[in-house]
Amino acid sequence: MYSSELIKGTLKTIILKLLSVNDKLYGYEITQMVKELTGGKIQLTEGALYPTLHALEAQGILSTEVVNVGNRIRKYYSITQTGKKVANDKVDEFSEFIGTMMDLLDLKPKLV
Amino acid sequence: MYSSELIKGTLKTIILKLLSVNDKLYGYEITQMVKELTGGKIQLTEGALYPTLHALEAQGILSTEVVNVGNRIRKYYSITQTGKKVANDKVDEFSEFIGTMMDLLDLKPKLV
DNA sequence: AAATAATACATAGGTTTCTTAGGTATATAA
DNA sequence: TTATATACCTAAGAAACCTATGTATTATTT
Repeated sequence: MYSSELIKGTLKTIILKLLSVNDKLYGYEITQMVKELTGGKIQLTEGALYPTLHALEAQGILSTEVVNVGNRIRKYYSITQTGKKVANDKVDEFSEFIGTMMDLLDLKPKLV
Repeated sequence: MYSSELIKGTLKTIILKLLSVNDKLYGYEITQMVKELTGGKIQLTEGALYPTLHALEAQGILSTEVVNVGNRIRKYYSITQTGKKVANDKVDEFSEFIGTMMDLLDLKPKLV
C-alpha cells in the first residue's frame, strides 16, 4: 500500500481510464479491479469513490444505469462521449507529469 | 502547468530530493530551481512551500541556517542524516508508484 | 526619481480531496 | 448464527494545497 499522500489526485484518472476500456462498471467492482490490477498496492476507499462517481455523473462525464441483481441494486457507470475526451486528457497529463517527475527525481525508466 | 491535483502529495518528495543532491538551498531558490528544471511545468507556491519546510524542520528532517545577505535574510535548509533516509524512502516509493500507475493506465515507458 | 519587478521571508482563511466512521441491506460461508 | 463479502451511501473531520495578503530589500525599468 502506498501512502495515501501519493494517491491523491489520481482517483479520477484511474476511474476514467478503467471506464474507457470497460463498457460499464459498478462502484464496488472498480474497487476490486484496482485492488487486483495493482496487487493490493492501491486500494480505493468507498468514502472517496462514491462521491467522486456522483460528481463525475453530475458533470456529464459518466452516465448511470441501475440494475437489479436478485434483491440487490447495482449501479453501473459508463463513460460519456464528453467523458472520453476528459479521460484522454487526464491520462495524457498524468503521463507527462510522470515524465517531468522522473527527470526531476532522476529516475530511470524501468525495463520491462 | 499541471493541474494542482496531480502535484499534490509530491511536494515533500521534490524538496527532499533537491536537498539530497544540493548541500543547502533556501526556500525561494527551491521554487526557482523546480521551475527551471521542469520548464515551468511545476511551479511551487510559497503558501505550500514554506509551511512544508517548517514542518520538515520540526520533524528533524531538515536543519536550517540563517544567513544575512546584505540587509536581507536568507534561510538555508539542509537535509539531516535522518532526512536522507526519509528522502530515499520517498523517492523509492514514488518510483514504485509510477510503475504501478503506468501498468494501471497502460502507459508505455518514454524512450529517451 | 519613481514605479515596477524580482528577491525573500511568512501566515491566515478557504477549498479540494481524501479518510474515518458509520449506516442500510442482501447473500454466502463458517 | 455469526461473520464475511457484496453493494450502496453520507457526514464529519483531517490533510494538503491555493489564494491572498503582509513585510521588506534590491534591482530594473520608465
